[in-house]
Amino acid sequence: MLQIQVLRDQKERVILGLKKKHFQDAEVIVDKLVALDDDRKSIQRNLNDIQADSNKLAAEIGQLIKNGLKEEAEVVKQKVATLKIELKNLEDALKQKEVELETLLITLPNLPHESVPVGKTPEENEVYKMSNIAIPDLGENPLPHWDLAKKYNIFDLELGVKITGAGFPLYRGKGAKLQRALINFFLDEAHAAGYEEIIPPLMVNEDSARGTGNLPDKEAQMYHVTKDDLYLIPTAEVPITNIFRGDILDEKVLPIKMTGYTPCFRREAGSYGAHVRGLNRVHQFDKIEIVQFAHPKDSYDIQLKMLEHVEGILIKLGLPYRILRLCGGDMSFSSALTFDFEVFSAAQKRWLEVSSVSNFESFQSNRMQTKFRDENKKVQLIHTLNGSALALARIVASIIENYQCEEGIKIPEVLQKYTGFDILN
RNA sequence: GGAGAGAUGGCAGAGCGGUUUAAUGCGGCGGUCUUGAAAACCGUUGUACCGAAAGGUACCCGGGGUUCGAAUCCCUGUCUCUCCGCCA
Repeated sequence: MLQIQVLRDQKERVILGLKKKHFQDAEVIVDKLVALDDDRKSIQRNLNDIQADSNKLAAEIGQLIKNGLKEEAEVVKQKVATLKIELKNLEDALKQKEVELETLLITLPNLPHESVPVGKTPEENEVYKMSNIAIPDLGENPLPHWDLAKKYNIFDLELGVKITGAGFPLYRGKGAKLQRALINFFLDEAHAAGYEEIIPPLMVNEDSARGTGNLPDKEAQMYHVTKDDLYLIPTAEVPITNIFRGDILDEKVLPIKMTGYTPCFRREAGSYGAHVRGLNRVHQFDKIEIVQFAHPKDSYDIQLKMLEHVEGILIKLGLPYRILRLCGGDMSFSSALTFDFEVFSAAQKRWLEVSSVSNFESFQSNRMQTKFRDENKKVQLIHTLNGSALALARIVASIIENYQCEEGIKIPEVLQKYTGFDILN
């Protein structure tokens, strides 16, 4: 959520930013918000004054009663009674105004960083970097990963359908082992980069979902356990980022770096077609997430370091990748700057998104009220960042496609100590 | 799931209708003393909002209520602890 003060102080910048994100009627809504805030202030001023009067009179009554002046006290009580009616009205008006303000403010997306390219669709994303890893030559008829899965019994989507439903893959045998190898490899990489490992809850309450912006914006994306009013996490970002919800941190502890492996659950309502085939888009997948809580002055440097971290993993896995800087129209609601990593899945001949590294600046921390005390002892909002390092299902898809050969599927060297085998067949 | 107890400032812990703008201790910060440090002593130490400032208002788990006045009384929700039951 944006801060109302920013709308007041930097109106032009806000409107331009909203437009870059293709937010409709930016001027009108910003004006309306400022007007609502003006109303709020004036009501509050009024309310505070009357409360002050009322408090004084109450103290007076206390004194009068203490001194045995009962009749005089009664007179003052009458005065307070009229104030009380007014107070009640003002309190209601204030609350209503605050709700109105927040309901509208929460609909505003984060402002894009100045480096965000103008554009509306994924085609307008900027290719920030292309890897120099060669796309493998797979010969005549390379198999897509769903066919390889059948051939080598790596995972089974039909069984997933039987047990649960579409989009819940079941990994087996060496496929399951490969999955586990990747999880351990990614966690070890994150640990080596200084991230503390977290095993968070896989369900979160409403406050947490709201804190990271998954509610109300992306409610349809999450599985909701209505009986207990909990949400299955769509990413470890949600529980991990919420660790510091409502806290004021010491500047000295920044940046805080955390990583976590979790399964991720996404409803992906309305998805269909060839591009969601196999592991390309599923309802449950494994992901290792890296999260940082940063001083505002450092957050963009930190984002670049996170990019390097993800890049390093892809290089070790030998997967051809490219990094995109997302345009205003393709970025997520809460992000100020997002880089996507895509790997080339050589049999499908498609780029698959396997990581998204975002800087949210203070957009999440404003909702979560996560702050830090700066060198002048002033309290200010922290910056939050996160990225996938990495998302499993699609990495598996591209590994098995890109490493297929006559004898089976070669295992990238860095993974062999985790899998315990060098070929999957 | 059953029974009981509880939720107060960074922590510990008092307060149970009117100098509480929350005692006291610990911790933090600043200072005195000291070559330096420790100890001792003195001061200071929450957040949000309104206000140019002075200052004001709100917040003692959340929500509602009683009262001129609520941390304190009532209702309700949530959570925690203890005991019992069940259980990986």
